[in-house]
Amino acid sequence: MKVDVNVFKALSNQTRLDILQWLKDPEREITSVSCETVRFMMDERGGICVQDLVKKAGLAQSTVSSYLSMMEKCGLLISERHGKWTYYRRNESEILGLSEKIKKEL
Amino acid sequence: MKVDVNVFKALSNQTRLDILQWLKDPEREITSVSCETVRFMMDERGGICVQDLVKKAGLAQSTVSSYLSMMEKCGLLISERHGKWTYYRRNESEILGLSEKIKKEL
DNA sequence: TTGACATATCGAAATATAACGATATAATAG
DNA sequence: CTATTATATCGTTATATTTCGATATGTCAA
Repeated sequence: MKVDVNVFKALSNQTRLDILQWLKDPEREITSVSCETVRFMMDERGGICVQDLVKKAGLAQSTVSSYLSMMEKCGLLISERHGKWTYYRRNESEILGLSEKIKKEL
Repeated sequence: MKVDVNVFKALSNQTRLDILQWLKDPEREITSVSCETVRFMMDERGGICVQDLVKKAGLAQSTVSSYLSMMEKCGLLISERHGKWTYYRRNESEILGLSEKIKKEL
């Protein structure tokens, strides 16, 4: 399988790169009530809701939402909706796969 | 060390991604006299001159030249000038390093 | 030194991305 | 059902990238 340019497009923006980092350790990076909620709701998978990422990023809600959707579309993130909230978390296997692809095919 | 967004910017373009692929096996991809020259001159390191990449890419010389310079600046390529020609080749250790960085830090 | 060729750089026009506010959609609480 | 809250989508404007042609720089051969 060829390396997909869209993954690199998603990664070619500092905020989106930051989001990926923040999602690595949500408990450290995000300190809000909804983080508690998510830990309960998503069975320790560590997702973060859009609001929390909006606060952290300091950009408009619409901007962050479309960033997240774009990162999900190219496989970097996984989203799960629970009631009003959409929780986003890293797609670790996809990220590891990217590392492998770069080593083998780039 | 943090992951640098500029490497992803360099990779977020299909032509630049292609160039990286072509440079993987110059003898297969590029069939021109200057390829012979480079093999002799660069001691089997397999660089390709700008002209050959211009032909292959089908874009203006100025476009390809600036792509190459950009990819060199962010560490993906190495250039070496021999007379009139500038030969570009992959910076394999940097590319491997990127793969590692993604696995560990992204 | 001059001419020819390879590459690099510059300036401009077309296209894409970034980012916003407004609005639409979805879900819950009352 | 309605108001409220969370997220997604749309339309717009500012900025960045793409790509070109023209030109500058560097190198070699005559």
